[in-house]
Amino acid sequence: MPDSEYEVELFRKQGFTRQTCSKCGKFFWSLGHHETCGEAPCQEYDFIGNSPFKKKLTYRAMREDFLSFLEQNGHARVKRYPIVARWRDDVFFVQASVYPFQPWVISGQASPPANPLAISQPCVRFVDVDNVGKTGQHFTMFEMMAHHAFNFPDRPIYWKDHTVELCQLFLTERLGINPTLPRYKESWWEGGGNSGPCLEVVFGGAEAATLVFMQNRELNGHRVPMDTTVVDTGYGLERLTWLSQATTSSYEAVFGDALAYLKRATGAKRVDDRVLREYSKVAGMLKVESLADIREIRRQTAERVGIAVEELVAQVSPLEALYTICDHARALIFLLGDGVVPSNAREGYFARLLVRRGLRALKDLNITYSLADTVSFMIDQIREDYPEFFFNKGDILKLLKVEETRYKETLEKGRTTVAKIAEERKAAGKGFDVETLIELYDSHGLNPDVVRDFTDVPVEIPDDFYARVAARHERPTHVESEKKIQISRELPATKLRVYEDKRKRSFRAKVLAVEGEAVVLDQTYFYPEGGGQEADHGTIADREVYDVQRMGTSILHFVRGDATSVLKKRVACVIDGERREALMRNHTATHIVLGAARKALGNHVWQAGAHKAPDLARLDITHYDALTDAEVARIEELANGEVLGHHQVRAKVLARDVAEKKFGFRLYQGGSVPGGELRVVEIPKWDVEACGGTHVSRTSDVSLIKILRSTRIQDGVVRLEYAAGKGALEAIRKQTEDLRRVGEILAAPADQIVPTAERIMGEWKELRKVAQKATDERAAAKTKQEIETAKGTWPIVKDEVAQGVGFMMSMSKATASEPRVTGIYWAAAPNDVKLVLTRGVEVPVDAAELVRTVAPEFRGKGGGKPDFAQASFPNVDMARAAAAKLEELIRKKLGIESG
RNA sequence: GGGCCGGUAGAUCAGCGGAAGAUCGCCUGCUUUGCAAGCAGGAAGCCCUGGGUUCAAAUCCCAGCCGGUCCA
Repeated sequence: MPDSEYEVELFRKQGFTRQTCSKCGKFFWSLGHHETCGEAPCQEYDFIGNSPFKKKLTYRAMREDFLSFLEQNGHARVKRYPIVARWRDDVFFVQASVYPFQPWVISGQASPPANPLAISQPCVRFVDVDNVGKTGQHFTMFEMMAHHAFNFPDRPIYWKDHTVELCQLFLTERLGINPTLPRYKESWWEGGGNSGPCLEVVFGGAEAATLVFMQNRELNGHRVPMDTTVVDTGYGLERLTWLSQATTSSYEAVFGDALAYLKRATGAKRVDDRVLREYSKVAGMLKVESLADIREIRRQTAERVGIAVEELVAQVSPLEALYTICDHARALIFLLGDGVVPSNAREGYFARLLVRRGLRALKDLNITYSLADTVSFMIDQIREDYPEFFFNKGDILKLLKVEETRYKETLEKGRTTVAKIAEERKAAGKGFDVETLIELYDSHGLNPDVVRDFTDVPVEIPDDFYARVAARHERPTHVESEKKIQISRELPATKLRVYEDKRKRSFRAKVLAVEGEAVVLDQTYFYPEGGGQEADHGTIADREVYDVQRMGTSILHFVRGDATSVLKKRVACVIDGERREALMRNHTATHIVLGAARKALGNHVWQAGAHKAPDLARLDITHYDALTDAEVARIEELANGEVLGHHQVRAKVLARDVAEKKFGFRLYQGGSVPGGELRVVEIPKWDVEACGGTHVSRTSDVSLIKILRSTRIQDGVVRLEYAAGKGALEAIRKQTEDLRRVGEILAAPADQIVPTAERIMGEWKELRKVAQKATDERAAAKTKQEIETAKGTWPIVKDEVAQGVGFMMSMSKATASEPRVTGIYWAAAPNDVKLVLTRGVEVPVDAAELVRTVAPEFRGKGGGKPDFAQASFPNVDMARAAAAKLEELIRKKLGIESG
């Protein structure tokens, strides 16, 4: 890239010079003269205890300063976006301030809420979660302050010159930094399929902001210029607050109040500021990637301060735990508050991770203090900036408590598991090996520290423990190939008119193209499958339409048989009205059920998926537990109340930014919706969603909603299955019919089915037991009698058992309880003849060996234990002969004359 | 979405090719009437479901369902 990419007007005007870092060789611009680029590791932090700013600002004040500065400079202040990126399907969370505008605004399809705009956007990143609390500067959740300008081809706003000017102005005039201090480092930015030059704003040894000029996008591996270029700035609110307060670590600046509260509650000892300051400096210089790196930080810090590493660790560890708790608690407020339900999959897992790490940090402090208390305190603290969390506090705390309980259960289970393994290890004279530790962590959620707490057997934890766990998960992830219709050529566009008249059931249209079974019309009232709603069926020119799919701008109607004969003709099209109406009822029912579930269960309920067929619909919702019967009943009751309410179901198309402003992000229940316009379906005071489906006009048109089933399909997600209208009636009729038949079978009147079923099941169990007992008794009696008949010191009983295999087993049991008796029994089974050879404890023969050698001689097979063996033979004659042979051999062995 | 671990008595789990076990809890009796008491006896199981292998499957293999856990 040419150097001129970076030479902005301000630099020329004010006399900035382009300099080279003597350490890393990178170029930077500054009014002052600097030896290095100013960023770690080329230069150490020099602001701690010595702020480059005139003003010492709190977190809140810094945010307000920034936003109001931009407002005064022609920017509109915009409300933050949720931290869960529901409008995107490529990421779970918002990780930077541009995320809310990708991809729809940047692609030019949707308008930004304002242009240019200023925002302080909460973000969350988990890549550095291990470093949080330890390095003085890493957070999982942070606010990225930014101003963005979207330069549409027909309406440019501003570009590099003004962006840099705003930055320098903010730093010098607002924050009062010496103009010669900031260095603007030349760099290149790439992310999310876009790229462009950028300037990193560095002073005090730290990077405080990045100014990105997004101008390219990736297309088939090539960089092409974008139609809309975007000014994408990022000012770290945490970082700026830290620079301003010049505290020993970023956490002290950001979490001041909460830390004071926690320090009081925990009675944490004061640590020498000098130690913490040096610690942060060293940490800032190093890339932290493993435990070894953390150890290196500690070693270097201890050396600088002149104390032993152990002493340093003892001093710093409790603080690190406090910092971690603050960070995780704050991140959890945003995750849970914005609708993430902790679970073992997807975004929910990150919430679980934070809860568990937070609880572990608390445990390290050895205090009986819950994470929920900390979260509760922080919610109150940020109430003025984030009232939404304050109003949703009950729900947030509930999710947290459920999750805390879960972890306690996991730990309790783990404790017994560890104890068991420890015993084995102890017996073997060994400690826990790495393989076992990995297994315990990966499969049972017990990290090595926890294992160490649970046992006194030595536990050796390697530095690369987590890397080794990761290695276990390294495996080629096979990509599920989506079954897509293969069409060789560009197809003409179809005008979709479903929304213009949802009552239309027959129309005429011209056939523009036929491709195999797919027919493309110039216009259609058929609903193509989408938004979880199945496609309409019907006929086109008397040919059955069995599926309708969207493909780019065209809509493909799949018909049975050959349709080439109607190509280019105007044809009659008819939609199956009954099917369509059933789908409409089920779709509206889905919105009603979602609203009902939210009312019954709480604000954490979001749609996690849905499918609407004509006879049955299902809705997956986020919830922390399986539903009780009472909860399902409550949802059903609320839903039907709304049906009876005879309320309007309104659908209208709005610009994306207008819709978001008016209804909020609850709109995105069905996941990401493409395009700049949204079709919004609203049931006033009940539910609003961006939705492309067909709906009835009033809730009462749904007639009736019957919930048929609820299952927990994964941790944190519950599936509801239900039917509406005729489908509901049909389902109820079927249930009634089944019940009637059960009553008939039980010969019980309708109101006596339950007690009768209970009685009959009880009786059946009883009878089964009595029968077994009777068999045992009769078999025992028979065996006893036969033993008496057999006589001798080593009585041998041989019997062809007519009463079957079960009876034979009972006889065998009775035989085995006589120490000197041997029994040979055989009985017919459905496909063969089974033989058993049993003996009392004193009889010196090996039953298994005998059977193994004898059986094959008579086309049989078998084996067993020394005192019990069994075999099978193809027929009774063979079994009989084998029994005779066995008897003979046993007699010989026991030294008895054959009788 | 993927990997790993698991599903056996009311609870916690053992057994891992040859006739279903332990501990706690429950019931009955005795002994004691001092807080997780002792002794004796007893009840309690579609060993998750469905296929397969085998003479024989709780046990091995495959599929599914359910739970746990780690990673994206």
